[in-house]
Amino acid sequence: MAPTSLRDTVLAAAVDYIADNGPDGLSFRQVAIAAGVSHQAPYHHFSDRRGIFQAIATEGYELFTTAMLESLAAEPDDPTTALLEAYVNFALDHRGHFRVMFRPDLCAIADSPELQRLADGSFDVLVDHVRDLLGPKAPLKDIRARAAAMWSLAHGLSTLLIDGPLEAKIGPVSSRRALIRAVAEQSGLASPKKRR
Amino acid sequence: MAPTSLRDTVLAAAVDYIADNGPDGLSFRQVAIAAGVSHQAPYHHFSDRRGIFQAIATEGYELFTTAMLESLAAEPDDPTTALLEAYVNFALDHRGHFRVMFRPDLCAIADSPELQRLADGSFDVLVDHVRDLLGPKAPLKDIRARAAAMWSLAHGLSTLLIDGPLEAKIGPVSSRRALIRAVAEQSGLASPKKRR
DNA sequence: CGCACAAGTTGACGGTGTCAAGGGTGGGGC
DNA sequence: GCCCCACCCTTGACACCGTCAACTTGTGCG
Repeated sequence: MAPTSLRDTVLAAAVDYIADNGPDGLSFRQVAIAAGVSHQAPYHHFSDRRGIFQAIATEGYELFTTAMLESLAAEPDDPTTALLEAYVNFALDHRGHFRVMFRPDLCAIADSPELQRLADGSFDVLVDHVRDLLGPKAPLKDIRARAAAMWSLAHGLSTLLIDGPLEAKIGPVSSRRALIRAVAEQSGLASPKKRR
Repeated sequence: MAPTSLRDTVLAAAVDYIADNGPDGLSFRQVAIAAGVSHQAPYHHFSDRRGIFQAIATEGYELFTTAMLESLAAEPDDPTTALLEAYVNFALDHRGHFRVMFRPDLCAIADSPELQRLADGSFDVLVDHVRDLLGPKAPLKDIRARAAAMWSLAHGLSTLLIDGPLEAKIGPVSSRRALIRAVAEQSGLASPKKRR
């Protein structure tokens, strides 16, 4: 048996369950007995049910930030599309985390300064990119609107792909990458640097 | 007391609760006793907990479709922005319904042909608009990508405004209408017809 | 050794969704 | 007039859930 702690075991099992079934049917007790311990054992590692979700969200925001930063570094030619792709890829590849991160009723971000800081850090990657893109002289109003637009597009595409009926209505998507790039192009948000 | 049926009373109370607290803490029994009946009375009107959510989603998709159609009729000059605005306005003004409509784990759209038909009808309004916009000769691939982009933008903006940290990060929004129009403009999706 | 402390167990409580059975009431057929 | 049935609702029970409290066990340290 791997020397993972009970805390890690419980966390991983919860993330897997959420990725498959959503966060709402998650049973504290079932996770515990699936890990081979009594129904109260996890209480020694998480204050309560919300504590598990906060831990998942914390892990998620860390992964999220590094994924976006790496995408920017890997593809400096078209950073907007790179960010969009990183956002959607993260959501699809880590749905267990993603489904919790944007559910304030579950993880109560505002109640945990640490978690709040991590979440802010993630979104700052996006906002900073927009600031870079529009230049320092752009009016604040435009920066805000552009950031909101980029963020909405990425978040909407992610949630519609995970839970929503997008694929059913739009038709089968042969390649995730192709869909993301086509969407970025159809919206006017892709950075124009690339097409010289 | 109004002569509303128990079914309507329960439904309205559930929608109100969800608008304030989200759908997950909703208690079948509390709704029942709040309506002054026994904890089993609602079972005569809804097969089970899922049945309530399906009824809410049904009501929601009906309202949603008419709201989008009305917006198109009211503002034919810039139909893309009109649709976007109708989408976001519906989400914010009917969060009780909206929060359920896009949660397949709650309402199990695929299990109810009636509900599936209504949901398809809503999204067809959007797809039809894109088809009109790009013209009949546009390649299917472009139509799909444009529809996905519009839908993602509207859906993402809605969910980020309802549950998400958008307002906290972007700053206070003085006017919902102004935000929506600025976002539509910053993305390249607004129809260019308007600016003559 | 004694002891504090962390990790885990067992038991209980109230609340929840759901199944099963029963009650009561109004209207239509004989 | 009476009976029966369909409908709406109630009561009672069950298993499961999150959580509080108390108990047991193992371990490191003075």
